[in-house]
Amino acid sequence: MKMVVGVEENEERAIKDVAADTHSSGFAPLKQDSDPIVYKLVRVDFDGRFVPATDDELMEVEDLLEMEKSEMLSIPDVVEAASHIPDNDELDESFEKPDIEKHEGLSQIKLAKVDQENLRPQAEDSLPKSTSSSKDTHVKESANMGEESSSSLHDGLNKNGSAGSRPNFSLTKGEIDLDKLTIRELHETFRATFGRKTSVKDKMWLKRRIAMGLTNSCDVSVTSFIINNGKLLKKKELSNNLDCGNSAAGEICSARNDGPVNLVVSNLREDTIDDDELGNSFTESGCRSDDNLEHRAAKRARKPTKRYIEESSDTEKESSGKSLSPSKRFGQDKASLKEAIRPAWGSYLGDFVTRPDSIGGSGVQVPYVSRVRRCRPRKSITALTKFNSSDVALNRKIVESSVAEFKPPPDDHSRVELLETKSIQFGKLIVSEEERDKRCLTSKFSDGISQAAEPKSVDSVDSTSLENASGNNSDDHVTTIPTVKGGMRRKHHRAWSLTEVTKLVDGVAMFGAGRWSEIKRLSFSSYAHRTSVDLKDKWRNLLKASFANSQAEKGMNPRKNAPLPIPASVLVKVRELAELNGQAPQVSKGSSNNNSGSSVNENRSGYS
DNA sequence: TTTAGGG
DNA sequence: CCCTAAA
Repeated sequence: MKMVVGVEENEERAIKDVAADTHSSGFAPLKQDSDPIVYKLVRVDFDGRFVPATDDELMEVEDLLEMEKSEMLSIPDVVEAASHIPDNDELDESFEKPDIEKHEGLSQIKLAKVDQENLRPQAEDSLPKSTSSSKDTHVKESANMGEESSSSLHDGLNKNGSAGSRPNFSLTKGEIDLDKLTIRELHETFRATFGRKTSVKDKMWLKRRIAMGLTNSCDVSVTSFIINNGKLLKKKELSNNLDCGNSAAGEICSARNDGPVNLVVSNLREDTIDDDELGNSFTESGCRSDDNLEHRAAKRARKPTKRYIEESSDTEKESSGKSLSPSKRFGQDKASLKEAIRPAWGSYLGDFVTRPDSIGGSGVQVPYVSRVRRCRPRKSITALTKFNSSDVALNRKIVESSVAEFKPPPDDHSRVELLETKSIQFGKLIVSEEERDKRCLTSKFSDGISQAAEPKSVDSVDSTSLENASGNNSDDHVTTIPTVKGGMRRKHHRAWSLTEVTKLVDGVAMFGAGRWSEIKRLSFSSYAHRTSVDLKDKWRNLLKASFANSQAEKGMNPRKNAPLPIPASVLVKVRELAELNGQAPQVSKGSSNNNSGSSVNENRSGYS
């Protein structure tokens, strides 16, 4: 942008010169004007912030100057004003220069300044009205202000400047000169500048207006077009500006013109601009505020969100790649991300409550009002949003995950259960598959049992088949319960599928109990969740179950308690392994063994 | 970091 | 499942 600006400036200057030559070579003031034009930088608003003038502005200025010139011919006052304007420009320039500090532009500007200074006497000569002293004073002030503003606003300016956007207002035309003008003169000037009359009688306003007229004009010009008196340069900028400019800018401009309100608007604008980091790219003056806001939001939105890798990975894997990889999603552009997220949240809120219900079909609504602020869900949310309508199955999954994620923090034990139920329902297909797997497994096991000799081989087979199955279906429902309070402990309950159990057993058989990390790595590499600790815990449970089962087997109906009945074969295996590892509970003598033995002879026998 | 155990 | 101590 900067470079461009610089170029533009150069061009403008050239143009100016040309224009000056063409139009009124005779006017010393014009000359100055032309030079000043170079200084595109214009102070924008009251805030004192300066924005680099855009080419358009420059063009406009030139146009104005030309117009003024033409008018001036007829109206001396106007001419004076015009001449003065350049002075102001100079001032502005001085301000801006430091901020902008553009390569070429800067040097040029400096030169121009020098020239102007040299010229000043001439100008003075031609225009006795303006006193050099007053000018200088103003200049100094402005300069000082400019410096201050520049220091504080430097960043913003640069941004803006780089953007080259239209915010530029060119010059505050010489307040000095304007000060001297009468209201009538001001009106004239105003008319000359804006091409329309003004009923405003506030001298200050008029002066300001005129000073900033360029800005307005810019807006206007931008809006409609730039009046190039044969100057094309603007076009580029215009195009940029035009984006929003046409409607918004125009309106704004008109509003401004009407009254003091403008000032406010301008101020707002500046603020926005300053705030906007993105301002560079978007320099549109008119729409800027909106655009900027959006941009800003985008930027802010983009903050990296933490998500639980565990879940995401799990979900992903489980979904068998259907769901997007979390990283991928996050990787999206900020803007896109923002968009996605935002809508997602919005929808999320709305859907959130209803969704689970509908899905669950339970009709029970969980007042999740207190949605967990937990970040975790985002991913799912995104996914949800994204896929929302697309894939039914996918949706199901997503919903599931989302539900899990969203679980409300504190209370809801019931809720959790509910969720689980829901998830289960959702996952019915999965469950069914799982069941199938189980059956298969069971059958195999039974076969194996009948074979009795080598559980291991059986296991491997089973595990393989299961694995495949599991791979596709994966898992079951994942219920996540975040307990926000105090600790955000989230209970992540994932029922162990038979497949997993089998794998675990197999793993233990292979690596031995206690090598959880190994088992985790080798056998559960595909399961993101299920940490080594989980494996350990599960094994413990299995162990317990197996022996307990054997003991109670007689009296208790195994099926009764266990939601997920573990095949006897598995239990046997577990017991066997336990024995091998010396983990077998030695509690009650061998009685337990006996029982188990009855069910599984060989294993038992070995054990006993 | 993993393991083992308690809650 | 979670948490934590111990290695």
